[in-house]
Amino acid sequence: MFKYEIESKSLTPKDVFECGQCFRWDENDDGSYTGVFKDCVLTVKKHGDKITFCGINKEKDFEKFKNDIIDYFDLNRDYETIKNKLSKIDDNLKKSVEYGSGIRILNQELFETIISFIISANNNIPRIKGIIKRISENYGEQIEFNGNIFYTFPTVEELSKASVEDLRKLGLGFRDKRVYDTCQMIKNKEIDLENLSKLDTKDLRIVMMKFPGVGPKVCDCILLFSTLKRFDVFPIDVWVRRVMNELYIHNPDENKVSKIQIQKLADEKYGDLQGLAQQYLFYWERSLNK
DNA sequence: GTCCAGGGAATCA
DNA sequence: TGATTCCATGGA
Repeated sequence: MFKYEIESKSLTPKDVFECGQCFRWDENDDGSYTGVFKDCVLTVKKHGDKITFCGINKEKDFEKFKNDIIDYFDLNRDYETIKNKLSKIDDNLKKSVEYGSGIRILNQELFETIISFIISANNNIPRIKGIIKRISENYGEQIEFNGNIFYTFPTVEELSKASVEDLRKLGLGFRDKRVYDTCQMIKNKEIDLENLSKLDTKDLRIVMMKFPGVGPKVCDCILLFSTLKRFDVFPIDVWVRRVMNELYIHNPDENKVSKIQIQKLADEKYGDLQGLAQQYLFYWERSLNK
């Protein structure tokens, strides 16, 4: 087992793993979190300003393990400066940043993020987590950690072996065909995921939405939460619409607030940091409704 | 039984 | 273009 320790004021496991960006991390009794990313199993624990990462990877290579953690948690980015900038925009955003002060936007594997957010459509987070867990158990590879078996998220080659019926049995519902077709498109290099990172955000959105099941909202989540790492997008779901209406628009019927109106507000107020603003607001609004 | 969930696609006006 | 409807599933 490897152990890697850092000091950080701007990383709180609970905020990182429960702000809605990821679906593969579960809380332990002591408040730490255990999950799988790439080929690593990891337990993340915070004590004071110290963060301890304990885990293992398939190659049992510590240098790779360490570098994967630095990359996944985006540890070279200065979140204190970002939070200060956002807090100056207005008091509402300042409150949400204070509430979610330990959030970091993860660099998640692109294929896993695409599939995960296609599954997220008209779904709830506990059920999304269950589906992704079953997909990994059936099509991923085993890794043993602390005497327990964990499963990596499958590669394109592994998951594209699943038929629509196979996926339906795992509980995907109407999203089964969308996941199947998307896997085939990626496997056949109809869209080559390797070539996407050089595109600007506008062109990237056009390409990403060619995948079945990827509309504007799912697309923006993929761009924000994956290694594509675009902060100039603003995923609008029911929670974000609700919080934007409560804070700025004040329409008595939030269902009548248009996405165009919300997007315009986000562009004006948050600019190039709108993706981060969205995540602090989403996490904050959900906490108020629990 | 009804409503809702990190929506998208098909259909209709 | 813009608004409605349908889509599986499980928990509240």
